[in-house]
Amino acid sequence: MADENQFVKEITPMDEDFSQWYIDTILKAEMADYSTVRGCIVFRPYGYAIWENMQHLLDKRFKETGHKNAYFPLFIPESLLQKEAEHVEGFAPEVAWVTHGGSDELAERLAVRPTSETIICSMYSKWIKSWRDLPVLINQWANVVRWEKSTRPFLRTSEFLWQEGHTAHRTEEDAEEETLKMLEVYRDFVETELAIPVIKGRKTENEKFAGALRTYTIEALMKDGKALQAGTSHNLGQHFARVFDIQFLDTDGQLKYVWQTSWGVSTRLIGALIMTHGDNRGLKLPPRVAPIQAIIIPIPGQDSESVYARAKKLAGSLKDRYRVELDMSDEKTPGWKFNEYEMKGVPLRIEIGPRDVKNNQVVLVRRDTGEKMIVSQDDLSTKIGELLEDIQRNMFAQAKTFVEKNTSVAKSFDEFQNAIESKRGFVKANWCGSSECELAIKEKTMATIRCIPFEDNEPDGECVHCGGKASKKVIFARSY
RNA sequence: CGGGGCGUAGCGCAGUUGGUAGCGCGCGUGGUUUGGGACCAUGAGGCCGUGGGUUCAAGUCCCGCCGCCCCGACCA
Repeated sequence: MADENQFVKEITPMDEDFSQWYIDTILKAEMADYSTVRGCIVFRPYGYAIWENMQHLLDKRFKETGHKNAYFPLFIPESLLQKEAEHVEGFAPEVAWVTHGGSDELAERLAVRPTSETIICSMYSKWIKSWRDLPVLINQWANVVRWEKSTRPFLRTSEFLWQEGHTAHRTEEDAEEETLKMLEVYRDFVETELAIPVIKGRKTENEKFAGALRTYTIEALMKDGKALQAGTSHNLGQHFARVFDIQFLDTDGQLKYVWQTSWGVSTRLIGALIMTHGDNRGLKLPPRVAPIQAIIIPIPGQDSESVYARAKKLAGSLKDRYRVELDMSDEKTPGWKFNEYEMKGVPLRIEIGPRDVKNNQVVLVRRDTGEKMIVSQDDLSTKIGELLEDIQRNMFAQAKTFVEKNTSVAKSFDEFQNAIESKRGFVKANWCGSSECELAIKEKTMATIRCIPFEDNEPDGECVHCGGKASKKVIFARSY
């Protein structure tokens, strides 16, 4: 929009080139930078702080649901990685290998973990002997490496940060319950803290995790109309238990294999945050995870001393309750700072100038709506709390509306192609359940089944592709 | 792995028929400013990605190599 562009420089408008907008925003907001290593980015302090906030909020949820953190090695011996056939096949093309220690060639190559199922399972087989040892509920915060052919900051990089939960259970029901429980933890986290609406559902056979029995997902919709998988939770069944020999003696005296799950979210969520909320001025961060929730900008005027003094006092009084920063730098003008912090997505700006000092007030400006208001310094703290809550709420509501507006229903394949081509977004359609139709649709339209949603999945017509009997109504989209 | 693009100051770029490197921003210093990206003065900053070739002379022409980015296929 024209008036949105008025203040911003050096960020390509979204509708001109969305990819470029995304990159510009990341670099200009100093979230990340390209490194000297191909496909690897540096998380700069501002970007890393968002990840830390996410970690904190998620970790709390993991602990509340009974999980404990641990840490497993970065390296996985080749023989371990190869034990589960489907798993190796899925990951082999993108594994980075360590072949030498110093100048000596290793007897066995070591994979730099692309995911940790195998190394963790090898330990679980040692630790689990009795039904009394179950469930095992472990999470790991780690980096993983996948040698990707094409990369993109936060969304797909050769090395990325994530958490991976790995649990082992006594029964199939327990494992399924855990899988769904963690999916719900993700949904709640992403919607509540990141203000990103998602659709919960199950992945098709084609789209499921290599080695899993069933894969569940939460799918988000970005502003360019492409879907992004925001989190996954897998019921691994007994696939890994059998190849890694994780057995326990049950109450009935029988030796049984455990039922396992794994689940993860990654720094890709930062990308989701950018592309769900951002606009032509740059980032727009939800208050719950914003590194700076409110920025105080003094406007010095004639009597700069009293303005600075008051600004410092305000900052001091707000620091305990909010992530507040005061920008006292003298070499930038207030106008420059306004733009800078808007670009960085700071939810709330607090301006204080000579007029405000005199009237015991401040000027507050919301990043989400641009609304300006004059507030007394006396009840500033309370007011900020209310506003941050309201901004969080409003950002979720706006994103929700966007998803609704960009979700369509296709009754015929013509309608389907047209929707994917012109409107993008989520397209709901009936599906016969065959892999052939799924792949043919992908071939023709580049759209994939994002998930079989938990809600509203009853077919109400024939398969959108083959015209045969539909088994489910599913959600299609082009995706990242 | 296919298609495209780019390597010249920290960043973004210009560099004509080959003649020894320039602009904007940023950065340093001094001053004036400051309610939506201020201004003046004055400075610093270069193995022109890399190796070879042609030439009296190469940022520029030729050949090779390396790197990165973007768009696809594959994947979180």
